[in-house]
Amino acid sequence: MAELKYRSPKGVHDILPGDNQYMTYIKKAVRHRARQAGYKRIDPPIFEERALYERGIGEHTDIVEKELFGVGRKGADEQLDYALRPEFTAGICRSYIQHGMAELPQPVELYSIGPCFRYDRPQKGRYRQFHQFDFEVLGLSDPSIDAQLIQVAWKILGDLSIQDRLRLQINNIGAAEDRKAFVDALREYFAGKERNLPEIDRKRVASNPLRLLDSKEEDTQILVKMAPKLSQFVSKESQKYHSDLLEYLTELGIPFTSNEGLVRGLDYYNQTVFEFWDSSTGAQNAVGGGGRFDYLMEQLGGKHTPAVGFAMGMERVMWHMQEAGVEAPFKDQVDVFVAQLGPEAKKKCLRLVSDLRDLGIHTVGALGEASLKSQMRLADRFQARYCILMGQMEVKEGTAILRDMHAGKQKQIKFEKAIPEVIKLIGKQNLDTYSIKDKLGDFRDPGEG
RNA sequence: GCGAUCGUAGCUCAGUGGUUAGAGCAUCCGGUUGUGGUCCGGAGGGUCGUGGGUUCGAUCCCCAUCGGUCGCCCCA
Repeated sequence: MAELKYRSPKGVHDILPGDNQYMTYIKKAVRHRARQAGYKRIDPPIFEERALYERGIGEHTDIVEKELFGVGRKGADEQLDYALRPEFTAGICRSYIQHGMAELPQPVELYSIGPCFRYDRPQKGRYRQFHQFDFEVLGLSDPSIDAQLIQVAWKILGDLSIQDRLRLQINNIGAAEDRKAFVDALREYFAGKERNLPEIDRKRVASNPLRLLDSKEEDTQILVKMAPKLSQFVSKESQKYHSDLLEYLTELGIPFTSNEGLVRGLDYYNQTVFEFWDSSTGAQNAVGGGGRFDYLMEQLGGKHTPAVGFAMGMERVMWHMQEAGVEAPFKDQVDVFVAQLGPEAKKKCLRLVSDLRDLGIHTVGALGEASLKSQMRLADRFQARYCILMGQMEVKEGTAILRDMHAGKQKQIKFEKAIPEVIKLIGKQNLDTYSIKDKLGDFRDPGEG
């Protein structure tokens, strides 16, 4: 580390091959579940006008106030100020409006996977660049939609074998007016009691009273017990909406904890809010969460469009998988290692390696000048299943040596037989073949690009 | 943004106010003529995070800074 000239910036990390195994596994599960449920992929840009995030997420949220990652410059040819996306929802909604998706059959179901950025002090599970996957159902409001959305998240967690490590926390924060009335009431309630509050919570009375509900301070919790309850402000309709949702979740077999104190930090939520918390500690250590945001579209200049969505942090999901000892499948194993000696052999092997690869055999070759011993050591380190050796003699005789590394046995065969022999050993069904043409031929839906 | 803690080879870590800073693992090369995983031998690799200060002298003491880790805030 000593005299490194460059290193990755604070809070951002290389995703090395080991972790990438998990990341691709997670992405695969996400895409699979998305396809099953009819979600289409959308990739909003990685940066947008700063104002979009400010308006969309809320100007008094932490994300906007201190975590937006600014880019570009306000200047001569660019009048606009940009920021890296801190999450997906604002960008996806902007896209929905911009491309007139209101004209598509509703609801429009979209998902996305990719990096997000927040300028924050890094710590466990919190990085300046991190990855989310995100699902949104735009254009319809119904408790059954919320339940289905949550189910998608739940199924993905199941695919990744971490369902039992997480617990769904769920709440209903009512319509925007209900919430506002409640916030006012909370402020009023705490107005005379500030002196009994710890420093942090005193500030929250002014900035974000809802936060007081899940404060970790004991003094605050005592006061909260006597404070007005959100449920007193939530309309009958909202209560019905919520009880329906809970029924549906039960019907779907998704365990949950009703959490009256659950309030999400982003301004745009109304009605349903939920998060997946660590079930062992029970602490608010969310791997993901979401909720309903029926008024965001119009705030961004679109027409009224009810919507619901969730996002999960891939690094946090990965952390849980690793903690739980879940292994990400490993498909990068080396089938054949090609070792060679002498210029003639090298030439033949060059071609051989290429042919093996085209046939779907994971092949690595040492085409340098290293000794056979070194090459075999390499083969061993790659944990290659088979080894093909070619030297001057084999070239002259038109043969090759095929060695089974596990068994430690080898035999001399005709050069032309090398490839068919290897395929027989590996098994046709295990070949890693992929043809873009074939895949295109399978497409049933010409609408998807 | 606040607080705490750490920073010695690729990794995990020893070590000392004073001549050429160590180990294990890893890497590379060998162990008779063209063969692996064990074993044996050897080699490469660190200006002890960076900058300043104290000192005759600092990797070890002090300050700052950068970075890691963890908590708070907040969230993914």
